Amino acid sequence: MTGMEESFADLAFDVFARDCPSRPTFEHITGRWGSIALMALDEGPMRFGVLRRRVEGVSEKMLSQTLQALERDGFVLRDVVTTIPPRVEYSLTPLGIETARRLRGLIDFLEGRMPEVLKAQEDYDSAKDA
Amino acid sequence: MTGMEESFADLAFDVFARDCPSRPTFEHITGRWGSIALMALDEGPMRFGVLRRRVEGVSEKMLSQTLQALERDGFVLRDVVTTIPPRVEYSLTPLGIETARRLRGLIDFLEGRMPEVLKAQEDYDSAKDA
DNA sequence: CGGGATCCGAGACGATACTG
DNA sequence: CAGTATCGTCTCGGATCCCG
Repeated sequence: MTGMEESFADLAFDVFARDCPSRPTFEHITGRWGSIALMALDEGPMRFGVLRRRVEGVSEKMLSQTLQALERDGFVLRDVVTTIPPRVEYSLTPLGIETARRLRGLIDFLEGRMPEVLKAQEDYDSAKDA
Repeated sequence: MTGMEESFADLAFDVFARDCPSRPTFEHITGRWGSIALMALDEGPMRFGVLRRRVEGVSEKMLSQTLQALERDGFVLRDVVTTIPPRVEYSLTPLGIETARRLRGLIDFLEGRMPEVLKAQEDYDSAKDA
């Protein structure tokens, strides 16, 4: 069954592999701005400017880049109305919605454990000073 | 109840806030090497060299940095045996184990959807060429 | 208003050499 | 073996200007 094993290995993505194609996509949704953009759009469709104000601290350039990556991966829809001034509405695809939900689960879990994390950091730092 | 609301806001971490203290930690566990290191250590305790070979493509420096960050945050334990040559075993804390499990859920989900993502990327790229 | 183009600094990252 | 130190490269990300 060597043939089957090989074809299965082709279909199953190996996170540990240097060139696993899921790595870039994973970085898009967990990255500095990608994750927050997904969280924001999970609240509902939003125009660029509103999204920009919702995601504190992001520059126009980075938000634009982030949204393009998420759109290319199929997580985000971009709806353009070519008026003057232009309107561009962003929303989540079904895939984007489910991804955002799972991401929120991870984030909520982490935030619930943050007191524990902050305590660990204190211990680590004070142990290092000594 | 203004006082209560404010103190609650202090305890509840706001992902959208520029200075949310959970952001750095989130990046440690979802980052390029952090996520893979957690996946690897979820398979069991491991020595530095073994871990390095398991996480394909990581340099000694980056693995060392990554593990230090994860240890400081309380996800990873570092057990040193000062012999010659030295032995250093890394393992997950209970917090690290639960985090790794949830991370694996997200990654498995994403990998299951990768065909969909790859398709979206093709469509996006071919639409752009035209 | 929603970006694209450009420039620049800061930090990530890898390769190599060295130490306990 | 398990790092640390140093260096050079390269990408990320912000600031600014511009255009439809």
